[in-house]
Amino acid sequence: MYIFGYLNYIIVNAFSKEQRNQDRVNTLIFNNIRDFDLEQIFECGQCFRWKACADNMYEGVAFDRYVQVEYIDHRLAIYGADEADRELWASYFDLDRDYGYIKAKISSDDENMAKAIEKGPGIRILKQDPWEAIISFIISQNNNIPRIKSSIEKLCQCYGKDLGEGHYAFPDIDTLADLNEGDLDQLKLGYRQAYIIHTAKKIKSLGAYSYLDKLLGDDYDYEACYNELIQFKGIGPKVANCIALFGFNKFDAFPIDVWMKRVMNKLYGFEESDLEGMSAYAKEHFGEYRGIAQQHLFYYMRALDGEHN
DNA sequence: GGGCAGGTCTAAG
DNA sequence: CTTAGACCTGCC
Repeated sequence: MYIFGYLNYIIVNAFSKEQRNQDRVNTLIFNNIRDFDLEQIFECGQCFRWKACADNMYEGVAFDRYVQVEYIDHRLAIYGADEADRELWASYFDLDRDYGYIKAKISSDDENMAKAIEKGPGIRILKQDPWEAIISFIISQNNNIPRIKSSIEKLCQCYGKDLGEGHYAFPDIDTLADLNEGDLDQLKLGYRQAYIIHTAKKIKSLGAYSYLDKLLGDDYDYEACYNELIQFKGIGPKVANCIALFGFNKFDAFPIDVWMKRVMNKLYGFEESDLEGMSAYAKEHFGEYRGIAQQHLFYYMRALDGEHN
């Protein structure tokens, strides 16, 4: 009677979701994955649409697909993903890159970096949708993470494709480009609304996805990509570097935000105003993988501060 | 109520 | 070319 009801409650809440996914939904498995940690990947500040849903498990939407991901014993499982999307997810999680090698390289002769990596050895740079990265990081400026996340979620709910069960894709370029100032008032984006609409219209006029694909190509290196991005109203140096790194996988981008200023001051003695000095140092010491170095330092500083929000 | 949060824009010096 | 202020909003 009462006890059964209670037990049922426990079981339903603890296992139903997981059970359902493991039993009835397509599952994609990647074995022998090293240098990988979901919490570190999703909480190191590069993305905004993933949340923990169980032990060793996160759920989220990327590329119009809702999935749950689980990582245990070097085995990455993606529940709700089709076999046809194996390459898409391998690319998204950057599984073919040797992070062990990169970590060794950027921390050789650098005790600070070695310590930072020790804190977040499973960090990886996600290969996110460039368009989503552009809008998300415009929203991120002078903002806090809970509000960034809720703003993006609301944007998806209002203008993204309905994926069922309360999940929504990120809205496409045309949808946001066809909006006018004021249409997003409900979302409380503040002055970022104008930036978003301006940028969407401009990207559409430049060729939309084919324009972004062009920047994605190898003939657009970090600097060329950065120079394009920074032309958009609302995209300054920090946001442009984040987009270049997280949306276009230019690993030599080195975004410097308030946390990076603090950590570069604390560990390397730079004045917090000396952005050029920091950038030059990063280029010199961390080379072509300074974007990954940046993630480790950022994560380390946040961890030292004892917060993740 | 003033300050701050993963900055950027704009107008002055 | 470098440097203050203003700026939406929500939370302490």
